[in-house]
Amino acid sequence: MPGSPVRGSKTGKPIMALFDLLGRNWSMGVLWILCTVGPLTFRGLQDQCEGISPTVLNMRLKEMRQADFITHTSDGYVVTAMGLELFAFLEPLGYWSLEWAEHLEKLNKELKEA
Amino acid sequence: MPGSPVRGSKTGKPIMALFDLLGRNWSMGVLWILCTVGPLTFRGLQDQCEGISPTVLNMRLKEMRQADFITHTSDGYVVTAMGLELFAFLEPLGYWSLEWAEHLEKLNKELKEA
DNA sequence: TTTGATTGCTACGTTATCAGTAGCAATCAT
DNA sequence: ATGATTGCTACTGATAACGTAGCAATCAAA
Repeated sequence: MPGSPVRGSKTGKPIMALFDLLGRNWSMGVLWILCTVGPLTFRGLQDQCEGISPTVLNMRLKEMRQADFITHTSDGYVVTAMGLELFAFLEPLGYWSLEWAEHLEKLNKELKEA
Repeated sequence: MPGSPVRGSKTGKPIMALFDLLGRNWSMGVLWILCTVGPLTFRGLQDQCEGISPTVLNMRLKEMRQADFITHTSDGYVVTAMGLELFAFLEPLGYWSLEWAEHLEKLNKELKEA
């Protein structure tokens, strides 16, 4: 959490706290799925995150609830207003990642030819 | 790398490959520091990332060089054009994380009072 | 020319995190 | 009562990260 020392950064700078939180396995994936697929139950999330262990999913959910990115309603797990704001920054990465993948492919092809 | 299965996602979707890469300890932190501070040597990066182990730093550097986000020049480690493009998406999070931190503080205060 | 400083790492033992499977208590609809 | 669903917890490996030590290469003075 921001303000207090986090894994990786003892300064407690919010941006590093955010990176620490998002920089954990499945953090951004869970947020992405909840935003693109919609409200999901615990098991629904498990299915979408192919291969995630319930232990880790539960940890990520707890952390992201503390961060007020998601919450638990009768519909299942849902993103909060804050979570949506965050997603707005990540969402453009969806398209950009395609360009990045193409760029890498081109790079690797050139490397083979050389 | 996109196209091939990654930790956490067997589909090989670029966005999940990207999240997998960024969702490792210090990935985004290193990119952030290189973009905000400037070119840095290995040891310079170590100092900025207080407490990072050289083992992990070296792994992240290797991964991000393969992803063509950073490269190694005579000035030290530098972000590439691709890395800068990625940073452009992350950069606004710097200010937003401050608002998020405030929001959380307010939430916790309310929780105490209740 | 050896001394010292800097740079880019690797090795290694310990600790933390994650994966993968099993299963349990609570709720709800048959 | 039975079965299905939901939200987990427990447990056992495997993987990743931490933290310290140190080494080979480069450069710059003494």
